[in-house]
Amino acid sequence: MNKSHQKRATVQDVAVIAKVSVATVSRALAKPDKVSTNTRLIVLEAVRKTGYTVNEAARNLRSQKTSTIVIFIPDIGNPFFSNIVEGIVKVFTSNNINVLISDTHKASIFPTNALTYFSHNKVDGIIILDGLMPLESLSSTQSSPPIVFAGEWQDGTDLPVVKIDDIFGSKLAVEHLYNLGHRRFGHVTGSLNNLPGKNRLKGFIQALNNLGCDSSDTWQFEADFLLASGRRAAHDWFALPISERPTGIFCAGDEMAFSFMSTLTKLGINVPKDVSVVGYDDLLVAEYFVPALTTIHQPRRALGALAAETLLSLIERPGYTRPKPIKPYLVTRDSTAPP
Amino acid sequence: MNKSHQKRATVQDVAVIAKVSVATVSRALAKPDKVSTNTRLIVLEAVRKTGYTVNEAARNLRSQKTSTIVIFIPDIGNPFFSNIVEGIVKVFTSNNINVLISDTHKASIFPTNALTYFSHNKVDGIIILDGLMPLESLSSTQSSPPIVFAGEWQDGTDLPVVKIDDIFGSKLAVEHLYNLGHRRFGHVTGSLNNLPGKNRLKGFIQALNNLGCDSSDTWQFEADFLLASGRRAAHDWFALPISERPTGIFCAGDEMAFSFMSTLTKLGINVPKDVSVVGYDDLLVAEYFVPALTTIHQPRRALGALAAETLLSLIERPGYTRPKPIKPYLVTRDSTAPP
DNA sequence: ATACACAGTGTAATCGGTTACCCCAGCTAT
DNA sequence: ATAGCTGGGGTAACCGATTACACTGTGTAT
Repeated sequence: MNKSHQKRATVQDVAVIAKVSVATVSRALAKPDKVSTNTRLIVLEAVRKTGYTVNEAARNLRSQKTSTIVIFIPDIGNPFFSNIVEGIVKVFTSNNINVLISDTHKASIFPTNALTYFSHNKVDGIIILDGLMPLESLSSTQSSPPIVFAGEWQDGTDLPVVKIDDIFGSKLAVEHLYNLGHRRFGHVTGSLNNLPGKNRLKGFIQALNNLGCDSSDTWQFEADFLLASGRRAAHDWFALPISERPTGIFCAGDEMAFSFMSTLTKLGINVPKDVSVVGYDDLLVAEYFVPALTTIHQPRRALGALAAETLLSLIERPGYTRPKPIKPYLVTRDSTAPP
Repeated sequence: MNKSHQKRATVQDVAVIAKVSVATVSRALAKPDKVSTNTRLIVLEAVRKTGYTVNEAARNLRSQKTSTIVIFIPDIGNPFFSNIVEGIVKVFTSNNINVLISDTHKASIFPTNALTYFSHNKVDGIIILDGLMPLESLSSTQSSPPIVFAGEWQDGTDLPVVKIDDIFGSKLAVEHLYNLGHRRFGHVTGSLNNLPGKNRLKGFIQALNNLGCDSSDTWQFEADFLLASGRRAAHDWFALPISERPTGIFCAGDEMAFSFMSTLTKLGINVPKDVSVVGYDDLLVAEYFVPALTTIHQPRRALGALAAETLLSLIERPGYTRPKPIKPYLVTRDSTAPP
């Protein structure tokens, strides 16, 4: 007998069954130490009997919070982002907070839609995974819930940023190639209009300088993190005179490393014999690519989790928070070898 | 001057400024044809002046809906699922409905947490991407919002299912191999405790029978969709006497095809010269793998979008809906060749 | 002239928890 | 015996938007 439109039980109903007032029901549930053990048990039994569950809308309205946070994400189909989301979701789920997903890829949602999130009533907090998100929309609002950037961010923002130390990661990549004996280096860049892309390039150059290499003697293949751009970079590399081709290539992203390598393979170039390739991300497939990709591991889930915890603490007590950057590490596989 | 705790404007405030009643404000916003053009303009101007945005909690409480749906997803880090989510999010965003993500991977959220979603107050609808989700939790609830399965599902459920025609897809794969001249076939299965895995196996056998091949003469490498299991299958294949090795392999998932191929490559086997491999999914990397993977394309975003639209129509007017399965198609690349 | 329809607007009830404030019984301190 | 305190629990205001119902004024049909 599944009456699909049976009215849901309310505190009222529970109160009647338990023969107490609604206030007592509410207290028994929310602050058990405020009622006697006896009445609490009676209330709990009445709750069980009625199948009562709280109406979130009513609770939210009264208590002026939402128990919901939103993630702004440029491309949820991208495993890099979705792994971060995974870490975020895990933390909030165990804190009984709902996680909303909002795709910023469709620029259509701006500014109308995003603004309603920033106004202080739809969510208790915001995590932004999109460094390109227009933040001016923010200043136009009087007050907004706490905001945390994760993975990508914007220069000069005061907002808390949870990031991976890209300069350090690039250094690891370059030093690895250097230690293998490489002296001519190349970098397939990420998109240079976001900070991770910029910083990996910066770290690349910085590392070369530290090693006493002439960074002006290196090749930069400008790309944008996407698969197709790695292929283009490969063709550019191939077009160089053999003596000028860099033998140690650092790709700002694993996907570009994949398409870079596969394109070269098709052109008859052998990785790692003819050229060594280091990626950045450590996607799951990296281990199974042909050849298995040497890469910089980014702890994506950890990044998400840290962002979530930062936001959580900001929601509880607003104030200045600046989490430490997370250190990536090198994973050595088969795509790198001495030149 | 950014007073971070300025009180938010309400319909009241707008009403005062516009010198009309709250009812008129509400109507001007929600049903513009119910008020005169003149007053509507006055109200809109007052809204602009006050920066009013609706309080969702209040609206939800009063109108007894939530404008929110939830997606139950086993592993959002998996690109297969996150692409479906992408399609779903797009549809709901343009309908002004929020999308919640709930990770079922952590079994910890059951049954407590999931049940509150099923009770008719937290969300207006549910999309389940996890065929293994315990549905008994459902029957225990008196009433629940509409539910749609997408991609994965359970046998014998009456609930609407949006799926990809796996039997058909497997047939495409096998026929492709057959047409190339292969006569000894192998199948690296998905996990056989969910229906897509089962159906791809079923389709594989069925296709062989249709072609007049003896399906008892084929090899099944039992696996589970994960990268590691493709590697295991490759070792099993390699362990066979050379004359018995199937030359045409159909993998139930791209990731397994990747690890299957890369493991064989390491063992000195050449794909496609020594063995042809067909995948299933058409992940983005498939095109860039070495060799580029011939595979069955699953329209994942379309699947998500269809699921979203099905749910949407179910929310608007409950009733029986059974969307047509989506047809996958073959994408021919470099991992298959005549034996 | 009277009845009736209708468009436009206002008044107030309503959704369901939460919690400030009040009350009461029982106990201690003077 | 009286004042004061405390733990437990009830009453009702409140959060903010929606909407049923009532009302008014204008236009139309009889």
